[in-house]
Amino acid sequence: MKNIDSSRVTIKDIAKALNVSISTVSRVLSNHPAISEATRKLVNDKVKEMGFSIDPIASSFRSKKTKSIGVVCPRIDIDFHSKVISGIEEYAYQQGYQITIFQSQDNYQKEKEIVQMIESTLAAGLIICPGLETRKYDHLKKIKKANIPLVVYDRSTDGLKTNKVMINDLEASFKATEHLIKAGCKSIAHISGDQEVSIFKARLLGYKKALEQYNLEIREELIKEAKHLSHQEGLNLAQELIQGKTSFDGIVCANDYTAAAAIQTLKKVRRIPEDLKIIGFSNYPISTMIEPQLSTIDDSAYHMGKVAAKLLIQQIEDRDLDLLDYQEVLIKTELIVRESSSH
Amino acid sequence: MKNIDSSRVTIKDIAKALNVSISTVSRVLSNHPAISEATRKLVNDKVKEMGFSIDPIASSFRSKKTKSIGVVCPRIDIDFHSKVISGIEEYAYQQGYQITIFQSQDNYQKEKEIVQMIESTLAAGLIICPGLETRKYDHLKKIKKANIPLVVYDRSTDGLKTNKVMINDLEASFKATEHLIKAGCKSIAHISGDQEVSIFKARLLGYKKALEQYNLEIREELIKEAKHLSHQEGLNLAQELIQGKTSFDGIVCANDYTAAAAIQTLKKVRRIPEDLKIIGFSNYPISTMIEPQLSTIDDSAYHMGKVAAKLLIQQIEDRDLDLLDYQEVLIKTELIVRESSSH
DNA sequence: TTTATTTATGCAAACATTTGCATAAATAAA
DNA sequence: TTTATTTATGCAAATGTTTGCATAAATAAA
Repeated sequence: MKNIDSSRVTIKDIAKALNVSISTVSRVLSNHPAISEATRKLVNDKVKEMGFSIDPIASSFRSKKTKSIGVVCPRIDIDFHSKVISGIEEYAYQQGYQITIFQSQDNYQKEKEIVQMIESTLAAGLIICPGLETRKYDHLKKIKKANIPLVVYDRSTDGLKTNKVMINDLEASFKATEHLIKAGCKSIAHISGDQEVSIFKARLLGYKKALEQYNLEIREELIKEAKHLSHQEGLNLAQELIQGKTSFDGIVCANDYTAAAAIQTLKKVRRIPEDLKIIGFSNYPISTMIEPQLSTIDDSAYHMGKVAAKLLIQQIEDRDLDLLDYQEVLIKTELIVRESSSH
Repeated sequence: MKNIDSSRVTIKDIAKALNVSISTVSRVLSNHPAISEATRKLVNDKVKEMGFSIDPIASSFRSKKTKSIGVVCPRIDIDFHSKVISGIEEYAYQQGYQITIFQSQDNYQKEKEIVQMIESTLAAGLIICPGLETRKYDHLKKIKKANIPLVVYDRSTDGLKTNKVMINDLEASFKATEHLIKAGCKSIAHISGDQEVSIFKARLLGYKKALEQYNLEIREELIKEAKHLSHQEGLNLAQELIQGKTSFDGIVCANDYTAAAAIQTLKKVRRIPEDLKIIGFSNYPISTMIEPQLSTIDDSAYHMGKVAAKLLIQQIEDRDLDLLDYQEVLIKTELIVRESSSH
């Protein structure tokens, strides 16, 4: 069966039916000011009557503008990213934009390939969380050079001057640590993330800064790195902490999986929160499903997505805004106190 | 600053530089057979040299074809959907398609709006998981009428004849229940999902079928409905079960959150798995993080996404395939036995 | 050789919309 | 009234690619 494609109603059909020019119709549709109320109504009514809708492709073709935002992240099925994307979609849709999603799989080559493709595609803009392998930003610089609005989220990109939306990881981690201190902890351990990654470095820094500020000693043997922050790593490292000779009465974890693991392991030998307080990071679903329920930092991923989209669309629509070179937004996180750290 | 738009290299530039016709260049680019090896090479080299890439918008405009697949789901940040989407993206990207994502928020009006928009957008195809509120499928029928390939995933759509990819929920639930029976359970409870939703109905049915087949009595008082399958509902219903007078030695749960809740609640009064065996559904991350670790059914969400994309692209590219009206694919699930049901 | 067939290339139209420029109509100023 | 200004509309070009049809060149058949 051939696609007979019940021939779409075009702007031309409207014009003919109304005996006005094509340009007039086009102008009504794009809210051009130099149109009388009378014809505006006339056209709009006809548009409805004939069930016309503008052909976005033809429009983009002529105007060289798209309503499509490219979004690149390492993986969609990571809790954090899916929330960010959800936020992006919500805001973008509301503003009349669509989002086209790509996964880099943390693969630098693929990321470059995707970005280049997006560039050649007339995307209205690009929102990206660079992959773990990404150390050079030439691909993103090219995007900027091509005058495509760009927003980077979550991962810091040293040396690349562009719009960024990030969690204030340092401050959040500081807050978490401070919370344990104020709850009475004197010797606090830290299960950190991959120290090659800026946000996990920042979390470690925030932890240290809090200890310093409250005159607690920083003990390297209480700092354990979990490259992937997996539950299993958490189990192992918690075990290491138990077997170490330095005692501790609190643990700040760089995510909730490791924190959950720490709770599981340690509640067999210590009372939580009476003798040991634990706090996680990210507010994953699991944090309310374990016992005791896990205190954590809400990473506002959804909100972050909204802000990223807002920042980008602002750029897209207000091109003259590039009087300012770029802006960096730090998203506030929220300390959520549950049982695992109460006193 | 005006967007000076460093004027893209076009097919025309290539043609001029090589003194061949535009059509020749176009044909090389689309692998038309009637092109000599010599010119093919000539053109391809020049294309590389000048850094040309085809303008997808112009191409779509002329050919009335897009490489963009619309994907509609209730929410992106639900574990299941983010996995499905991840699978879709992976397969689609590999095949040269992009995916454009929308969230219906389980809102019927919004879903219709989105679908209509996708229709007017020349999308190559549409993959959708209809929202909970969706009972009528006129919007999807319109898509079919417009000859846009369509695949529905996860939710059954009674009365709509179209390509579907679904988990064999009935069989999966049967398998889960059978597993408990074979592990020695004689009286099995069920925490079910919203009985307005086909997949949860199927899970209940599978449970009942297994009981019947093994000559166990179906006791309505052991069947509890958790509308949203939340952790909290799970806690409540587990409590109800305890307080009920009918004893039980197994629970089949319609998801892992309620199963986790059941474990939490019941392990205080019973030994799991010795006296009570529990199995969940979906294989969420949490299932390996609780104690005892939760047996469950892996829902193959990622795989489902891949299959959905494959089915769709097959349709897109092989239009004559619509000799067959539509196909329904049932995805096999996997029983994962962990501690909570071992014997 | 001449004719028929195949192979490779070019011409030009078509696609639906946007937009700069021109012009007609209406209003205001002189 | 005439002239200047503003407001509303129309004309036609331009956008980058694809594709049906025509044609030229090359090869095969007669």
